Amino acid sequence: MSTRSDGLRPDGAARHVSVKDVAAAAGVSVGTVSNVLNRPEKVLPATLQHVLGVIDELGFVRNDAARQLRAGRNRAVGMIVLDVRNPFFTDVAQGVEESLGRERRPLILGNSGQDSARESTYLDLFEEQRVSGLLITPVGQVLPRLRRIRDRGTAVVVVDRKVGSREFSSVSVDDRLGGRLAAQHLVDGGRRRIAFVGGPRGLNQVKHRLAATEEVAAASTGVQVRFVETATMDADAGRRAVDELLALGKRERPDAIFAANDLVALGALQGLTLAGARVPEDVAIIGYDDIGFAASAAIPLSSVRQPREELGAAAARILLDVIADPATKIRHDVLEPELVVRRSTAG
Amino acid sequence: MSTRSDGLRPDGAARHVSVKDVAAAAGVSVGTVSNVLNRPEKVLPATLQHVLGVIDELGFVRNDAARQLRAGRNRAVGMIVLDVRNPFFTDVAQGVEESLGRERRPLILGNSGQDSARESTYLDLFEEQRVSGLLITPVGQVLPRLRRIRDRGTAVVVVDRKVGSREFSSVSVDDRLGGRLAAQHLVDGGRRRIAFVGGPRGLNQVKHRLAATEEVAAASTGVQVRFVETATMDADAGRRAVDELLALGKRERPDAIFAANDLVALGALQGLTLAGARVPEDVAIIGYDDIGFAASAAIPLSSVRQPREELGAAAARILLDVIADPATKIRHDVLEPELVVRRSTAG
DNA sequence: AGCGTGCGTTGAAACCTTTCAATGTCGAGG
DNA sequence: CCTCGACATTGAAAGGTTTCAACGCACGCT
Repeated sequence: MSTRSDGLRPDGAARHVSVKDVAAAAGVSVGTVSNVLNRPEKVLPATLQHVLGVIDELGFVRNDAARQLRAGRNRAVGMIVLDVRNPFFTDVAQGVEESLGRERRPLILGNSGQDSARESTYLDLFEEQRVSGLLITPVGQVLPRLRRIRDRGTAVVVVDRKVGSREFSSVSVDDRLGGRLAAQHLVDGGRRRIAFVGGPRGLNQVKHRLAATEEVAAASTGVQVRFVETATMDADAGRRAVDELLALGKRERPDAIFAANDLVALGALQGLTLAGARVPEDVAIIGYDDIGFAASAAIPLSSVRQPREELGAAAARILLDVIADPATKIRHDVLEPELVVRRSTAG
Repeated sequence: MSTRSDGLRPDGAARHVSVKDVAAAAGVSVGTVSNVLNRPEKVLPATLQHVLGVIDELGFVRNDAARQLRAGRNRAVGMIVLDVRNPFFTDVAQGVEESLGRERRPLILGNSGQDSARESTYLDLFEEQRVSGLLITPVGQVLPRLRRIRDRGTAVVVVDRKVGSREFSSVSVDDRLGGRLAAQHLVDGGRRRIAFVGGPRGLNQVKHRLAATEEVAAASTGVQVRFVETATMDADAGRRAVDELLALGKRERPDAIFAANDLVALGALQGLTLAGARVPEDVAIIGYDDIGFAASAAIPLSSVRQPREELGAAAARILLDVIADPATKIRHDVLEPELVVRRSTAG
């Protein structure tokens, strides 16, 4: 045996075993080795065993780059999320990953962090990688980019938004319904002065949930809605919004807070507790998303559950359809949110 | 012009522009196009401008697969984390990503979810991708795999562990010190019956933090430590542990809980609040990691901060060193944790 | 005029896998 | 005995980039 199986050459430098090496060592052609790898049923069982043995012995590992080059496409799918640190997105990504895994497609995750420069860098990367599909929650003005990418044959699905809905399929959750569920729940619990906390105003999510809240209020008697706009949607924003609300006169002060997401709600909860207000007795709080931390807050948080993993799974499903047949009709899956009642809105 | 710039062929199928196409359109050789892309200073300014113009016009995008094939290596780095849903890990990944980004190296993130089969799948993927480096927080028995990967010339750094420390560099945080800080803080606050909640026992992290707690107790008078072992380290485990503790007789019941991580601490906090115990008056709670949600818990959680992003940055730094020179000496960076006091241990 | 130098550009080779038309072999049926 | 078909295997071509030795040209120096 002239080849060493420890993967090292005498000089210590790395070496790579190719199909050619395997073929030579096994005494077959490269075509047969490739068949062993990709269409084992076409190979005589004896040959198959022998070649597999040699592969194992030499420690052969397929070179994915060569494979992709030949195939013209990367099997992987790229996904660009707004914020890996928000559990909402990691849960969605989890759903995507599971669906793709079943088809043996890796997921390459990129985090834009709401920064359109980073978003653009990831788009470059994914284009150069020739990924088969792209899932994106857009930040910047990427429509032209997305068109170009799609025109080159890459499947594109928009997640948690409906940007360019005439051109791209999307998956989202019904924000009006979610808003109605939350608002109605507060009203049914006897709350009359509702503060809607979140922003920025421009976000469709915020717009729709707020509109639904106002509809519910209009359909009831004596219910007021106050909108407290914030620049971001994190815990800090919630804390600051509460300070603002507590500064109000007693009769204007809300008896319920509807936060645009759970991070904001958690911040609000903390602000209220610190200020000595009782939740839910003095102020009820309901969040949105139902991330894991909502249930484990010290006062468990009522919320509107978005089917996060299903959202990811649905996105993956459409994407796979489009990859299989680029002529697939444009489709918009809209999932239903669900009210989750916990202590923060009791009584 | 015979080439269409919309990226579509008459039949609607995707087309890809190669360096060859660019060279032909620009009237230069492929070598020159490559120089424009990789060593622009070697190219006559006039030629450079002209070729760049053509690239833009044709919408040429480098094919990364071919590039990798030629280079024998993928510039990307692979990282396998235990749990993307634990903010601790996303923060570490964030640190890694930022450091790598400066060197224009993409990060491919894999989530083992503490499952050694999935861990193994990702190792396969990364090997086939010929990633230049691998960052891993190991789950299963992967040492032989890691050795093989390293012997093939891939840099390997172990994160948040010290597995196979003779063979692989690592980055971790000083768990004994962290344990001491937390325990001493509780003792200084007058607490005498400390419950350490976490597990499984086999984890080095747990072992070291517990041992440190016991040392602190031994050095004080009248301090007892009780170990409540859990199978996992999530909020649910914290809730269950509290049920167990509350079932104890009044004199045995702890007046402080030291949770092995913040998820457990948040669960414990919730359990106590629901059962009507006051935090921190009746029971103090301190967590570990200082994830963002610790500060925004309704009763802000004291914790031991792990420098998460620095941990990632340090790991990336070592990895880049090893990639640059595989003969780099094995190194173990140990970072220092820091006590963060909040309301949950006040008084 | 002749020679050498330096610079910009060229073009073929190499990287590794997959595909597919062609080749070879064996057995059954006429 | 010959033919045909079925089946297993072969080997060359293709895919796009980078590298590098070689080439050609202009300019300066002798």
